[in-house]
Amino acid sequence: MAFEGLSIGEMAERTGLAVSAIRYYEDEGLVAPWRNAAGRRRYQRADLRRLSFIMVAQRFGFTLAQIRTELDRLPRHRAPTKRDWARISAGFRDGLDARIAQLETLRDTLDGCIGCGCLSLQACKLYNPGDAAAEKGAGPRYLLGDRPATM
Amino acid sequence: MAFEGLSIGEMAERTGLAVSAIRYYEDEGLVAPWRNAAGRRRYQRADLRRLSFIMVAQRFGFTLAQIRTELDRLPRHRAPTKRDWARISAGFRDGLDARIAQLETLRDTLDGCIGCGCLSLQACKLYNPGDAAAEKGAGPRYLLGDRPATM
DNA sequence: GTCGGACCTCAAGCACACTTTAGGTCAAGA
DNA sequence: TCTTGACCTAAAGTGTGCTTGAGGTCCGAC
Repeated sequence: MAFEGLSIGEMAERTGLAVSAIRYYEDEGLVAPWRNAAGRRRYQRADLRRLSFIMVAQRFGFTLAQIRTELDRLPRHRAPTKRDWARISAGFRDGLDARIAQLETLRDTLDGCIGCGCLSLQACKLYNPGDAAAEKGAGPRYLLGDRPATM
Repeated sequence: MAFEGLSIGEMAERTGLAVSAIRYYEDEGLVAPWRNAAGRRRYQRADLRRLSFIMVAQRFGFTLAQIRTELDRLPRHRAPTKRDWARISAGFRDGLDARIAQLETLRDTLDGCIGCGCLSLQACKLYNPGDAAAEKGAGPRYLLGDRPATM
């Protein structure tokens, strides 16, 4: 007997995501359920892992657009294997390492500045990022942490 | 002869901020210029540093609300000294350290998972944050980095 | 047959950090 | 006198990642 697929409600329950969020991910092209005769969404079991991936990737600070890019690299015509996921996770790690390094550089620069209390405009390295946030233009700024522990 | 204060245009030019951003910060209670006879904003020189602080703090991932909290700790009735700024920068550093530590934990957990390629729902530590993003409710999610280098 | 629950769509709302737009004031320079 | 530029206010728009709401379908249980 055939596997009839998981309902959106089951997906929500198993992943902890809200039903609305899962639908939103579909709009954004992150999951692609099929529909049953009644027009209800049906998900493959592999989609559970896709959703999980999204959740984790978000904790790591990636945007949905970036996550979509990663997910698009998964094979379309067969279920992804452990190795597929591992490859993606490794790519992940690189991004994460880069981010940590960036923060550490920032911290070291700050250390150099605490003594002088400068925060002065021309001299201070903190204002001359190099990795110019300026290129970005309008829109929200993606911040560094979820809820900063202390400050 | 008295110091007549800096115009918003001068502030923008010196800090690199947009005029609209500076006005926005005023709405948010981060700077408080006075007005001249014609109703134009006039800024103290010390406000340059306030704005600079905001810019740096944002690079460090703090929200404007958090930055306001820090700025509110500056003395009101005298110009802030080097030491005032240094104290604040140090508080900053603590927050930053916490954030880096958080990311590193996340990375280590990921390392443990890459081998198994698991991303499985019950078992995997990545899904059981502990520091529950779940508490948050609606609203935007603050992400980890500005523009991830690689991924 | 009608009730509840799970699902559907489409549109609007929210938070943050701004920018953009529309419409107006004011002072200096040609 | 007219124009230009810098400034003013208030309101609406932008982008991300959702949620909420309104209004409707579908199916099993009572």
